[in-house]
Amino acid sequence: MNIGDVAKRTSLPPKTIRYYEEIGLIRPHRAANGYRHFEETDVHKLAFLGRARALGFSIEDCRTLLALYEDDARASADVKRVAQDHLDAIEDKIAQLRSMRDTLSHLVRECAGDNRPDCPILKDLAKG
Amino acid sequence: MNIGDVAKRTSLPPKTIRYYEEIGLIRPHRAANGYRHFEETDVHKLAFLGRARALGFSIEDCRTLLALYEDDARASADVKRVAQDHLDAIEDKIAQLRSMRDTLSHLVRECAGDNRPDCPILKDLAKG
DNA sequence: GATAGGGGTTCCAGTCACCGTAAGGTCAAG
DNA sequence: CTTGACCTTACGGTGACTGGAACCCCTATC
Repeated sequence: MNIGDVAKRTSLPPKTIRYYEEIGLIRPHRAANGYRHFEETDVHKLAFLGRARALGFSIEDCRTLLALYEDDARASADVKRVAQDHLDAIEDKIAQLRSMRDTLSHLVRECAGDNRPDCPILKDLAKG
Repeated sequence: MNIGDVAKRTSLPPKTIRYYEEIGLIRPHRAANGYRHFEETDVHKLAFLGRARALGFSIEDCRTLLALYEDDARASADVKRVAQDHLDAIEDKIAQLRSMRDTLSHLVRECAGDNRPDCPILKDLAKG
C-alpha cells in the first residue's frame, strides 16, 4: 500500500505518517522506486497511534504505549501508570482552563460592548 | 530600572521580557552601557501582558489588547470581541479535554493495573 | 513520442512562546 | 584587583506537526 491509501485508511495526513517514520514510530518498507510500502501491521500501528494521539497522549507516551502493546510480557500496571499520569495532566489542564474561563466570562459579562471606551476587561488587566 | 528588577516586580522572567521587546510589545530605553532601562510605563505594560497571558490570551491578542488599552478612543465592543472569541476557544478546549478525560478515566478504571498483560486500555487503542 | 495529471520523494522553513547555554561586557563590594 | 552578580547578544531547542519548493514516477491520452 502507498502512503495515500494509508492516509485514507487511518485518517492521518501523509505528512504526519512521514513524520512518524522519521521519529521511528513506524518502519515501512521501500519499493524499488523509492515509494514507501506499508503492510497491514503498519496501518494497524498508525491507527493505534491516531487513537492514542486523539486521547491527547504525547508522542513519547505513544512510543511507550506502542512498545507495551507489542510486548506480550507487559504488566498492565505499566500501561495504567502512563494513562493515569496523562489523566492527571488533563485534569490539571481542565482546572486551569476553568479558572481562566470563570474569570473571563465574568469580565465579558460586565463589559457593555458598545462604542464607549470604558471597559472592565481592560481595567482588570491594567490593575489586576 | 534594570531588567532584573522589572522581572521581580512583574514576575516575568528576564528572558520573556527580552522576548517581548524583540517582538515589539515594549520598547524600553537603553542606558549608555547598553543595559535596558525600564520606565514605570514599561513595567505597567509588562504587568498588563502578564495578566493577559495568564488568562490564556495569545501574544497577538495581547498586542491587540495593549493597543486598545492605549487607545483612548477605543470601543469596548472591540475589547469584548477579542475576549469573547478567546472565551469560546477556551470552552472548546475544555469540552475536548473533558471528552478525553471521560474516555480515559473509564479505561483507567477498567484496567487492573497488575502484573498481567491483559489491558483494556491497549485493547481500546488497538481496536478503536 | 510528447504531455498532462496525480501520485510520490526529500529538504527547508515556519508555527508558538518561550527556555538553555555560551561567550562576553559591566558594575559594586571587599 | 578580583570576585560574583548582573547585563548583553546569538544560536539552538522545544512539540507535533504543516506548507512549500523542487524534483521523480506512473498511467493515460493525443
